[in-house]
Amino acid sequence: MYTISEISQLTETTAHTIRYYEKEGLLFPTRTAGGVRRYDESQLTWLRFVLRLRATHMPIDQIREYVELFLASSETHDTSLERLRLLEAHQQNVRQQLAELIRTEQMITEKIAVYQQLHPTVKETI
Amino acid sequence: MYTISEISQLTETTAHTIRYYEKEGLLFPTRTAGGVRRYDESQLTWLRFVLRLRATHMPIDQIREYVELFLASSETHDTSLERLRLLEAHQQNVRQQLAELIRTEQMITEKIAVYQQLHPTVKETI
DNA sequence: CTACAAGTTAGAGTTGACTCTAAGTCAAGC
DNA sequence: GCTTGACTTAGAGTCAACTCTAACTTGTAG
Repeated sequence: MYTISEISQLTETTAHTIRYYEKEGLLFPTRTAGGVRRYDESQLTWLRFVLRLRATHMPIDQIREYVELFLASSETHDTSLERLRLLEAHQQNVRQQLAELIRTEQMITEKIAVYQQLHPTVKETI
Repeated sequence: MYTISEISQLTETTAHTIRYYEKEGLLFPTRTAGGVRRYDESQLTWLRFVLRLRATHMPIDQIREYVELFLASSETHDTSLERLRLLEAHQQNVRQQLAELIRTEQMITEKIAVYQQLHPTVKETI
């Protein structure tokens, strides 16, 4: 069981942000008798996944929706298909970002080549 | 020579945003006698480049810096090396985003595979 | 016990990038 | 000349995602 500062270091995220994610309904650590947050391995793994989704620009609202579906799932009402749909939607999104990045990387590389012809040999200056 | 609504359509960007970019020092169209903006091919090409940089999360401040270096360049003071450095920095950035997207794409694909095992055949329902 | 570092809260503030509004001015067809 | 739709401006408003503050409480090492 980790404290917030431990999780904060392990994920390179501020404690402020981690509390904010909890307020937004993305995390739900247990608490000590005194009310101090404690995180287990599964919450750490989940936070790491959330950070991945955020790094690829999935909005917090959509992540919350995924969480809510997960929590709402039961024997009488299975939400895994809806969660699958959310993941597929984000996957599409990620692929579009990839396409845009690849095109832009090429464009920048071309422009850099033009500049480098102007400065043929910027060699190591000691 | 294009009007603002024409380049707005050509680039799928609102006229609001195009004026905002001008206010931020990224664009400088000519004006008619009456003060109406007119854009030539070079400004259109440049706007398209700017939109690429934005789509890959280059901050407006940095794009402005690039513009300012370009405008400041003269025979006595060549700024092309500094511009090259800015481009290289963003290229690094784009490559990091690419790496993150690729990793995340894989993660999502794996998770999707798990969900699809739960729903082996969601076949066409009519 | 006590000191004090680390944790807690509600809520305010910040940042970057738009996005919109209102009150006008310009331009093109009739 | 007149109408009407597109254009102009300064500046206010919005939004997502943090980021910080202040006043207070908890946990732990000595």
